[in-house]
Amino acid sequence: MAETERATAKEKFLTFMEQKNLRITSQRLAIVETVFATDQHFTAEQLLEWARERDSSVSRATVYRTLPLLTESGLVHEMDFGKDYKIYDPNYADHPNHNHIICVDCNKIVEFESKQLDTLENEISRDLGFQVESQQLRINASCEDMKNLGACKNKGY
Amino acid sequence: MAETERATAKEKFLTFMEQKNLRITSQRLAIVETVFATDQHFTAEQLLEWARERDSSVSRATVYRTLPLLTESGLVHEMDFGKDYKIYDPNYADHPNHNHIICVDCNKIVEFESKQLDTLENEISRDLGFQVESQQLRINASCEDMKNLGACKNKGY
DNA sequence: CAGTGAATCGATACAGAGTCTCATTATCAA
DNA sequence: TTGATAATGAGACTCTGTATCGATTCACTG
Repeated sequence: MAETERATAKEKFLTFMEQKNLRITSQRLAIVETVFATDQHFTAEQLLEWARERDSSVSRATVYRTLPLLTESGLVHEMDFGKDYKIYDPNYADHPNHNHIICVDCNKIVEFESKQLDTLENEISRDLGFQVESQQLRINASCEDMKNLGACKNKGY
Repeated sequence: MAETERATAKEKFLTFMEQKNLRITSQRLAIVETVFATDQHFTAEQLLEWARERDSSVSRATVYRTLPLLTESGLVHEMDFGKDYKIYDPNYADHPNHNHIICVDCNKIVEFESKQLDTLENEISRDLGFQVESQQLRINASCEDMKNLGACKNKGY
């Protein structure tokens, strides 16, 4: 899938850069192409590794400098799962506001959306005197029972 | 409040230690008493500071070594709010499974529980082929509108 | 085509939370 | 009291992420 979606995401980012009068360098291109060439979640260090396969001149500093641009553009979502490092989600533009189930058996991350959940969160917050700005739900769960059905094949993000 | 509850929490921890054949040292005592002397959330570094007021011999290493025991005992809850450090909640035994609203205006953390939410999370997980082990919902919200009502007085955790 | 200045680069030093090592000390059952 | 060993403090170390710096690239002007 996603050949067109991905291409669009890259174009959107280039437009975003143009609007902010930021330069599109070969390193940034390599990083952005890497990000939208995958559906997987990734860490900054993983992105560095992948981007260097495309362009060995990409440095760690540039990766860390480009990631905030990607999140600011709204195309990539930054998450902190309490594992001492941040995880980035390149599917954010297509599925904003989604939540995550993390498998305690195989570390797979499954995304889901729920209107019911959003509504409930808004209700609770309003009752407590708050207005929701953003939310992050992480469910740690076991897929052990589902292994035979193939729900838990992959490792990583 | 909580004089008795707190005392009970400390006793529960001592029992837990005994069951695991772990020694109750003066440093551990100082740390545990510090933890259950407050209702506030705290970081490891804050706990170190407070514990040293009780017993100046408490070291950073011992704090970091004792915190996992406290969480394992179920009396303290470890949270990661994506701020590069973990926050510990000493009220966990009284309110397991609770969630948090963090005020983007004043950083206050408000806890809440919701049976509806728990049920919904379980349903969603089951539909996706998982069995919930634990969950963590963080809502970032604004209390700006509520400030006049005094809902947003404090700073910190 | 130079020349200029801002944006960007890579390398690397630095910061902060948390872990690990190791020689020394303290606990507790016998 | 004693002895096995769990636990300690100090500090080195790791890891993710940030800041600094001089060099380089690029757009623009003349």
